[in-house]
Parts: sequence; structure tokens; C-alpha cells
Amino acid sequence: MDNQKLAALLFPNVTKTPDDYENIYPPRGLAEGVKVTRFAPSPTGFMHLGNLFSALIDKLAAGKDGVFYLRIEDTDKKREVDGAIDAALAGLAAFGVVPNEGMTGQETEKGAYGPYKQSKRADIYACYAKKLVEEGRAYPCFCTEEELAGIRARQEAEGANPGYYGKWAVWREKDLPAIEQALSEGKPYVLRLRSLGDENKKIFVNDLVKGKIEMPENTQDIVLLKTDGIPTYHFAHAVDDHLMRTTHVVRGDEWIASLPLHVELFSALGFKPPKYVHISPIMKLDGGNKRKLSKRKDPEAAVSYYIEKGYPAGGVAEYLMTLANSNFEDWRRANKDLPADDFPFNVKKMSPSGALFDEAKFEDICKNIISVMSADEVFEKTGEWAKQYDPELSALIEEDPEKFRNILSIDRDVPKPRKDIAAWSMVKDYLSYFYDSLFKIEDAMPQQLSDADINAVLDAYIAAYDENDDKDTWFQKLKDLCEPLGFKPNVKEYKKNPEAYKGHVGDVSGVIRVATTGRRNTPDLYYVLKYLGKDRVIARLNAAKK
RNA sequence: GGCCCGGUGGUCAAGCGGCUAAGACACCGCCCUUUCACGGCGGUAACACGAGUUCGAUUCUCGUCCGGGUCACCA
Repeated sequence: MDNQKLAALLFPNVTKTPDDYENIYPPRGLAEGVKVTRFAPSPTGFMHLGNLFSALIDKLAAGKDGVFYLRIEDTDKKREVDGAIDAALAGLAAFGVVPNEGMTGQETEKGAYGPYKQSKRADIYACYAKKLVEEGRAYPCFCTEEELAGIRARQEAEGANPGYYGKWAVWREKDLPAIEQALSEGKPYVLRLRSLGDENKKIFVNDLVKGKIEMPENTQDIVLLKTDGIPTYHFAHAVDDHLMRTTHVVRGDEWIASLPLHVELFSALGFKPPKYVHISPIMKLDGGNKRKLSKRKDPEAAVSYYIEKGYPAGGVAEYLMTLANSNFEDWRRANKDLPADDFPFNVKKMSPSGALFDEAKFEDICKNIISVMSADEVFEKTGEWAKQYDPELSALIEEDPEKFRNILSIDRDVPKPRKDIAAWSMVKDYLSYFYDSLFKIEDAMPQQLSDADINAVLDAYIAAYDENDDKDTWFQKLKDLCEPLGFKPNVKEYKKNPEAYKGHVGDVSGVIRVATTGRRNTPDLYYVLKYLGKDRVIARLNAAKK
């Protein structure tokens, strides 16, 4: 078989050689230990939480001195969606993950190692494909889908391993005339790797998170170039990551299965393989079983979900950081104001097992972030969010921005702020009782009190209520109400002898709180009443009587 | 099914042959308190199982079980 002739026949338009590309894309000349990572999504328009996680690891691994670039793997035209690159960029940026090289928009890019979009790299792939053919490491295969299915069926019947390899690889040993014949008939073909692997031998890969991985060598003559001449992921991975001088490949651990293939590909191409960082998927609990977050079943699998729900952008990244390196939490406590970029991230500290997405913990992190925001900031962020995702809330805000801002200011900008809000979408519920259109009774009165007790408190408070009281006066009045009604103004004294009283000042204020807000848990009652306004307070107090 | 990865409290996890087996979230209790919170303190709760190696295994080896992944002209 004349491989040179075959190569020329298959790739008549290739003008460059691998050496040319080596010169065009020389080693980056980075200092020892500086990493080059990449985030390489396919433009499907859907960014999975796992994608974000992976991109975050890329960015962290590259660090401030490294290169972290965005490459688009648009080799599957069927799944491509318009505007997906911009969407991916925006999705990353929303969570503070910004690549410093590669694609910067649908058609724009920066960096000397491009093009960064695989559909623009056809001539490069062709060059290396030609090289493999010349060296006898690749050959055309004219099998139709039906023929492939037939092979699979026979393998199944025989109990043989499925796939295109060895004696099943019908085009592997075809001679040049046969190939020329098929070509002249205009039959479509794919280019396959001629695997030299031996299933009885092992490959070894030292994965940075999984450790030593030992697997049988690849024996499959996998597809390198599809019928349309576009490379498969595997081939593009080898060519691109080599030429773009990627040092660390971060990807989901579902790729571990193709490691033997990738090892053989890099070797066939004469490339030094990158270091691999196979990260575990983010899971969720479903009916008692862990499973990967599913794009189809779980709305929270989409990064857009967190934006739509109005979780603070930093919260998602922060939570993901805790999954990436568990010592991040300690570091964060010690460095409250530092950007997460300063965290000394360590790839090797990543857990090899898949983490369950812990919504409670995630929300706790978000609450902490929002709790230290100023009232103005919360006002602004909520407003922006509502404008896009909650017209009802947005209308309420615009109706009286000052009132809204006042409400948000309660118990905020203080040393020990409340932690009620995890996402902007929760703000409406948080302050719903300030608006008659949203107000409803959600909690019951303190249960040890009779209707008569409740009415007595309500009546006494209505009589004493003066909207102009300052906070001290207001609270003093509240305490003064207690004794005549059988309550103790001082909690501690009440606890010494609880049987002697109907309750303490907390119960009295509890009655007023439930009457006016419908809840047992609200921010500082004095300010709540103040911003509720006299008419509303009186009306609700009266309405609450049994 | 073959191959591969994983298995410490409810969850995320430290651990790297000898520890009363950290910490965080959640939960419970107490304290603080001018209500609600916040905060502080404390508590319940774990090394999947069985062999082996060893003076000694959560830690090393093997097996079992369980969970996950993968076996495409998708990435």
C-alpha cells in the first residue's frame, strides 16, 4: 500500500506541513510551572453548572500568571445554536469567570494561537490527518451506517466487544485500488485511526485529581474525521491542545473512558500529552440515589437558573469554590474581603468523588453575601433583577422607590445584619406584608394565648399606639402594656417563673407582629410599623381581633 | 455485561499506619437580647462489609456490596 499516494489522493489541498504549524504556534515560552488551561464548550446554547464548575477550575488552575483561553468546539453542526458563544461568554462573566485568551464574541477572538473556533481550523486538522495517512496510522472507511449496524449485530450475537477494530475493521486492510474505486464512485467516507493498541497491555495516566489510572490500551479504529471532513472531539482535542500549548486539560470525568484513545492519538501524532484534571460531576439526590445533575430533569442544572432566580453572582462561584477546595471556607473566613482569585487554589486538593449539590449550604453562602450589602446595593440589584424577571415587584418598586428603599434599610448596614435573603427573587416574599396587594396571614398567633388575651393585647396596643413615638418610647409603651395584661416585660424574669404569667414581652410583640405582618418573624418591629404607616397598622390590628 | 472511577456524620469534607476521627451547612439545646434576627457556647451524628499485611488499620492489599461513568461519524 502506497501511503504517500493515498494521502495525496485524500488531501490534495493540504499545503502546509506539521512543521509549519509548529513554527506558527511555537511553545509559549512561559516560565516554568505556568499553566495554560482552556474551557472548550460546544455552542449548544446551554451552559450546565458542571460547565461553569469546569471553567472555574480552569481559571483557578491557570491562576493570575497563566493563560486561560476559550475555545469553541463547534464540530457538531446538528447541535449548534445561534448566539451560543456570546451566551457562553456572558454566562461565564456573570460568575466572574473571564478567559484571557481565545474567543471574545461570536466572531471575534484574541491571542496568537487561533483560530479558537474549531470550524475555522479545517486545514490544520487536514494537515495532521494527512500526516497520519502518510505514516499508515489512518485510513478511509466507506462503511455505511447500515453496515456498521450489521457489524454491531454480529458482534452482539458472538458476544464480542462492540466497535470497529481488528477483524471487524473491514476497511483497515483494503488496498489502494479498492479505495480508489470507492472514491471514484463518490462514496462518502470517514477517516479512521489505525490503532496499534494491544488490549493486553496497559496505559498509565497520572491524573491530577484521580491519581494513577491504569487502563487497557485502545484498540478501536475510531473516527478522526467525519464524513463532512470535520474532526471528532478526540482528534481535535489532540491537535488543538497541542498546538495551543495547553498544559492542563480540565474536563468532566466521563472522559476518563477515552483516555486510552487519547494517549494513542497523542503518541501517533508525536505530541506530548497534557496533564489531565478529571473532575467529578455535581450530583443531586433523586429518590434516595445520587445522580448527575440532568439538563433535562433539573432546572438548577442550567447556569441561567441562578441568574433568573436572582442569586447573587458571587454566591454561585463561592459555593463552587467550596466544592473545589474544601479549605476555601477557612480561607474565606480569614480573608473576608479578598477576591476569590487570591485564594491559593490547589488542583490536587479536589475531591475525587462527586459532590451532591447542597442547596441549603448554597443559600447560606448567598445569604451571607447579601447580608453585608448596603441597603442601596440591595435596592439597586433587586430593582435590576425585578425589571427583567418580576414585573409585579418592579411595579411595586416604581410606585414608591423611597418606601422600598426604607424597608430594605431595616436592620441593614449594621454590625450584625439579618440573613433573610438568598436571592433577589426572595425579596418580594421578604417584604410582601408592606404591600396590601401581597399581604396575607401566614403564621398563627402565639398558641398559648386565648382569643380574649389576643384581643386584650390588640386593644391595649391600639390605645397606646402613637406613630410619632421614637423607638425607645415605643418599646417602653410595649413593656408598659405587659403587666396589666398579665405578661412580664422582662424575658429573664418571666423564665424564672413562667407559670405566673401569660407570656413575656416577646409574646405581646408577637401578637402585634402577627396582626400587622401576618408573620412571627420579621425585622425590627418598630421600623416595620413605621414604614407600614399608621392607617395600615390600625386597620390590620383591628382586623386581627377574634 | 466489559472497562474505569468513587464509598468518613443528613450534606460538603479534613485525615494520609497510632488522633477523644477536625471544620462548615442543616438539626437540637443553652446564653445574649428592647421584640424579630444576628452573634456566642454546647450537643446529636460517620470511617459500607469481609479477609489479609502489621505490634497496630479510616489510612496499605485483595474480595464483596453499593453508587457513578463509559462503551457514537455527541461533546
